[in-house]
Amino acid sequence: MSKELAKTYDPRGMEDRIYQKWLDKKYFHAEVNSDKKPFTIVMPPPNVTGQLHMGHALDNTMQDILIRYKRMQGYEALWQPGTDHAAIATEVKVTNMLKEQGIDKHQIGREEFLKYAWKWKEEYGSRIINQLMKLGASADWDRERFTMDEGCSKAVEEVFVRLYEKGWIYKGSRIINWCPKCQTSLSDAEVEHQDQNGFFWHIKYPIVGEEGRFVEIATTRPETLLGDTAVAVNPSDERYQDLIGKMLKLPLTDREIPVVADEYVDKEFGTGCVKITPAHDPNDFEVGKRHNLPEINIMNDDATMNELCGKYAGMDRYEARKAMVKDLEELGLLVKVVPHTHAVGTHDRCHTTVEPLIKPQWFVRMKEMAQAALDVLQTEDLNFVPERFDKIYTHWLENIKDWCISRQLWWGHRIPAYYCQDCGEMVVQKGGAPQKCPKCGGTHFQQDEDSLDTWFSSALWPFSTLGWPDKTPEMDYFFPTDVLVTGYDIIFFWVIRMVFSSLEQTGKSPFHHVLIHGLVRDSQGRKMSKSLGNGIDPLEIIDQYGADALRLTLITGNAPGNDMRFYYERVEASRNFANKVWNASRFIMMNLERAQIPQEYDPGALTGADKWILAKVNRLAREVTENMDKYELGIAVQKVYDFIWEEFCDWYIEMVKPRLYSETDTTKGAALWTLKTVLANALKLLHPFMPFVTEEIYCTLEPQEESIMIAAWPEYREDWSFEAEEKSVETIKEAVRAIRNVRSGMNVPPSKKAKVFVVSEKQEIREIFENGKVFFATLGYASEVTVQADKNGIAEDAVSALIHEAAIYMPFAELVDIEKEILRLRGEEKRLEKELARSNGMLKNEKFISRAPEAKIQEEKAKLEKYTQMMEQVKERLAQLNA
RNA sequence: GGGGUCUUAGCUCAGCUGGGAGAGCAUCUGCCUUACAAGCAGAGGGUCAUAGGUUCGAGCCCUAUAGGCCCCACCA
Repeated sequence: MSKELAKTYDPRGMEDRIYQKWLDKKYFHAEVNSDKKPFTIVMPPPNVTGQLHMGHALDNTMQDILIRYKRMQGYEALWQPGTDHAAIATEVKVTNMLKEQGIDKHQIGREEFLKYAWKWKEEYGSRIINQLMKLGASADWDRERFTMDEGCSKAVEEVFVRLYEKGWIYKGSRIINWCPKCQTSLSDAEVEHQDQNGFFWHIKYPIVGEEGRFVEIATTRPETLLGDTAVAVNPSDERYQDLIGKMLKLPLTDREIPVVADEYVDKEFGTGCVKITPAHDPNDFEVGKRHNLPEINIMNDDATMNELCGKYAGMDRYEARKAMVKDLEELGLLVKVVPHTHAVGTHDRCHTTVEPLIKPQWFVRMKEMAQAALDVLQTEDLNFVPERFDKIYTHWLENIKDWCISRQLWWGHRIPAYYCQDCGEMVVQKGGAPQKCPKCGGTHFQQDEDSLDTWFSSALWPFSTLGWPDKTPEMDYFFPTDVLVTGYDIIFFWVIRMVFSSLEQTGKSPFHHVLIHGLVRDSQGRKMSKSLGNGIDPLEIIDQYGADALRLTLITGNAPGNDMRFYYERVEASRNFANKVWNASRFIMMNLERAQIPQEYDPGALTGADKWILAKVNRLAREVTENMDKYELGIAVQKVYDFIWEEFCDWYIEMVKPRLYSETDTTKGAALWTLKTVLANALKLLHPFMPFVTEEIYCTLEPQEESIMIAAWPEYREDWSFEAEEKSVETIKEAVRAIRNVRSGMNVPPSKKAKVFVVSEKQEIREIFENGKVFFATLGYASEVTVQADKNGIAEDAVSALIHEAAIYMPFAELVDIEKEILRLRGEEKRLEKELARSNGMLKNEKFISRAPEAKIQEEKAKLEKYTQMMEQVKERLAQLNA
């Protein structure tokens, strides 16, 4: 570490060097340690395919801030990191990579494909981790996990088998969301509804046996007509009473289908007649079940029409639509086409329109676990920050359907179900295929081809990473975790599933708090996306401005749960702040080098200014701590920022300069001690937010210290509370501002002129101003501040003198805005009157006296006394001011 | 259709339990003052969406209205 700070702040090189030092010193590592209280955050595992984007940067900065804060407070702080195998994302990526090499995944087969996939993971999987390191993330990398590593896979099997044995995992043929492009089933959460412009095709279905009579249906998907097995009307629809039970001729086919009555049909919508296609629509599927209708699948897995479709077989669903509409028109069965927008389900990853299909899939029964997850929110064990996300969580759980967990992918946890090759018996068990079939004794088994939804393993992440299902010291010590930090977009996918999985498997909520943040948008408020090309690469920002500046930008001025916009101007402002801290520190260290400073805190040696800034930094410590504990990171850092720049740099350092430059000033040592002490404290409070620059400065300022990371978080100190000095310096600041205004020839508003009201007991000070031709009314009320000095500096001297002297002789001045003060006091008077009336009333109320608990009565009496006293003070003050 | 959220300075946003209307950027004025021009000292600029209500007092609480955004939802 260099002894001296470089002349200008330059994060380049510095950050990597410091990070390497932290790694070498093992500061990020957390151990089971009975002497300390644990604090645990589990990192949302980024996809192995991922590249660091602004969302990651925000999410991980927030976590890093909390972890660093708690670590400094003396907790054994574990930030458990890892990556997610990201089933579909990775499979698609590897498939495409192979395609580029001319390899088709189906030709090489599952085994071979997985080899490529693992190789890909080994090669690129650590990329995102390295990027997180650039950000300064102090995660315990020694404990890095992967959702498909041995331990996590074991946890997955354990949970699967447990739920299966409980009867909560079942295999069934249901209508599911199918992505024709990715060729896999999807859960409801993976389907996004997008409004699309389409049409309503009104089609006539001839009634059998009644020549010339038709039923007119309206559909948005004419191509599914070939799968129709009924037409439904509402049972109370008078128009169609006589049709119920009759048969219709299904156009373009030679099939006949019945008219059924079902409440599902809305009389008001469309024609009131709905074609029912149980195999290709979730609602129709339900209707079909109720009426025992056959399910006719007319599509292949890639959403082309299958062999049941005659001349349309092989056509894509949209081509078939065109062709069939044309044919219907020629048959005279097409009544009209009406433009219509409707919500269409699309795959959230590839945006292909999903096709509802009936397929055998695996499901998790949700009823009981959802209820447990709802119940836990009523306890203190689970809290959302901000609270409004309670509702989103609750709403989703109340309407949850069984979770489709099987995917037709290779990259993932393969379902531990094995089928006997001889008799077809299914065995679900841990640890691989069974030796012998329990039914027929056969020894040849075939494992289920499907793999699990990637979120199945993510749902176990808070405990699988700590060694579950084994009984590990880590589980005992670090679990449940303290806070989960994530974006609101992932509550359904992940947060809820972690909660119910953990409740079911461990009996505990996986975390006590869920801190929700919003999205990072571009400067125009749009989502950053690859397709728009408006993404800003956090790594480029780090390269240009430093990780500290990026972190500060992401945290400042943003409330939990709210989206934010990202601007380069904001990054620059952050970088400028880092530079400010840098230079203030440089100034302080330059002065420290030239003088002896007292090592100990000697309150007697301190001047008023010293006490003022100490009181300020003391208050700051308390406020920052309070806000950190409320997860108000933006407010916390704003307070540090304001303190350092506006109080410490703009005022205290300026006030103290005359003392530093003087050869004779006896308070110089106190000034140096104060500068150093306040800087050290401010750096500690800033460290969680800007770890690198604070480390660099701190280690130079305190050469005997190893790192700011292991320094103790500043606590509030009673002996650093100097209220009188604080008040006085604030007054001086007002006075100085007024003088500066006058001096610079500014037009000072009358309101401000009238507000300068200085009381001084020190003859010397009065003389300074009078000699400097700055007129101050002492012990009185001045209607204006007059500066008669020429422009060459007498007034400036007076200002310096005022700052300097005032900072020494305390208490000294009081500044009052009379009119506002009077108004305030009158309001206060009224409030007190009301309180007094209330207290008096209660105490005179016999029922209250006889029935209320003694403590309550005492409390009320104390209030009465307090308010009476306050009232006296207010009246006295009002009388003073009015005079 | 249900739910959430927002509307505060030219722009982007803070404003935590009701009492001072704020920050950054932008604009204007004066300064290269030996920590910092990535800076210093100042200034201008807001009926806190609208209309009511509660309160001594409302950006904040209540009701309604208008507009924006988001999420959920099976209307074919």
